[in-house]
Amino acid sequence: MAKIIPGKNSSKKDVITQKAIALFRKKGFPATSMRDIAEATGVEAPSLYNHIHSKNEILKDICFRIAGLFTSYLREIELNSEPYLLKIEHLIRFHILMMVDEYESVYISDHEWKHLPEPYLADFKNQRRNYRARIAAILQKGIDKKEITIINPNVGVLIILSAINGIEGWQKSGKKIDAKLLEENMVKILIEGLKNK
Amino acid sequence: MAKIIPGKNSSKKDVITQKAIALFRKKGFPATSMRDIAEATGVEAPSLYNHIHSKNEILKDICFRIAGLFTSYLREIELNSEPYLLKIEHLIRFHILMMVDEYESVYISDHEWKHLPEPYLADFKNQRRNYRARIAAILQKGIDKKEITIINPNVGVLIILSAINGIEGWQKSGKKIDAKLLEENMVKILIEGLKNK
DNA sequence: TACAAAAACTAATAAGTGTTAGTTTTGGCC
DNA sequence: GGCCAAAACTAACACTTATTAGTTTTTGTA
Repeated sequence: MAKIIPGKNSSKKDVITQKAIALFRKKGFPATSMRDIAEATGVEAPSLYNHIHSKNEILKDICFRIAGLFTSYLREIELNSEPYLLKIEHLIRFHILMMVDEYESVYISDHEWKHLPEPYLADFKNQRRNYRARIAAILQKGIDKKEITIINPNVGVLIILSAINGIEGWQKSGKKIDAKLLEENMVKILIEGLKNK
Repeated sequence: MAKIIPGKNSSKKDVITQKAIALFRKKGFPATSMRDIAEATGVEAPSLYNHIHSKNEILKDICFRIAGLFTSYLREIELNSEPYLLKIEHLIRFHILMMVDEYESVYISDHEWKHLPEPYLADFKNQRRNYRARIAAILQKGIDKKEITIINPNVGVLIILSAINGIEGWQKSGKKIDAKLLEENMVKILIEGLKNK
């Protein structure tokens, strides 16, 4: 009889979630079975239900945790008094930081949210729409103040977020492309492209 | 007994593929069942097998058709003698055109290829790697000629492609954001960001 | 060492998966 | 109308799915 061995500051639920995150990222949510998660955890599938309520709940927890982190950073950005282009730069850098530190969770939150069951799906879509509207508002103010080149702010948000989120090779270091290099090039291209000249 | 009614220049296999494309885009490949495709086609699931070999084959056809279109346009770009930054702009505009004209197929080819069975998976990954390397080579030449700002060319490719492919709202017109507006803003930001100043 | 709670197990369920076999219906042509 | 192939159908297979029920084992504590 195998046992789930939790670390110091993590519950057994956390251990299961971590294994699920790796699998959801690699195979996608629908293609990942509870047996897959159980095997990765070193336990039989029904045993997982001593710690979690359902497969859907795992996905929900992942998506909403990430959404919460983004939302609270955005609030900070909104409240400080930097120039608007700098706000955008900081937001870009935060998104990149999230991609480096929490790549798998962010990836799932971005690619697998459509498999959320209602009512979570509606809630998530709402948060997403709201988040983007608030960034667009920052861009609009930057355009008004002539800090940012004249673009459609909604389009600007789309381009910024998709440029960052679409990168599949975000990782701390070592493999392939270094994250820091990626970050500096990303900021250079996007900020230079957004700057009013 | 329902019948699949093909259009003028499309076989019954094409009809099935079109229905599958819409479903794979909306629900993802693993979450789409043959019964889903059958229902959309107005037929029972086993009847599909009179026209296709397998569910996997449908995905394979979608992915490789799109990959072929991109590869042959890239060859044209490589052979002409425009400035390198202009080559990149044309490539960006072609990618955008593909997103507008063939959004669902491109989306699938970009998001669902990991569900391809071997040996197609290895083949596809190879084509993908190759494609990106050839674009990076164009960027490198543009940097050498001082047309393009100094960035890591592999990173440049990543940013360009993820910016374009990540946009979920590409559509001909009418709804939400107009595709032409999106294209011009995209080109403005990316080309301005890439330009050597 | 005894007891209770936590967490593992096995067995089973009902529904859904892609696909095959065998049969019936359909549509076009003589 | 009769014939044939194309393409539909129903029934079924062999698995896999998430999840529940009921039971046994493990663990921590008194």
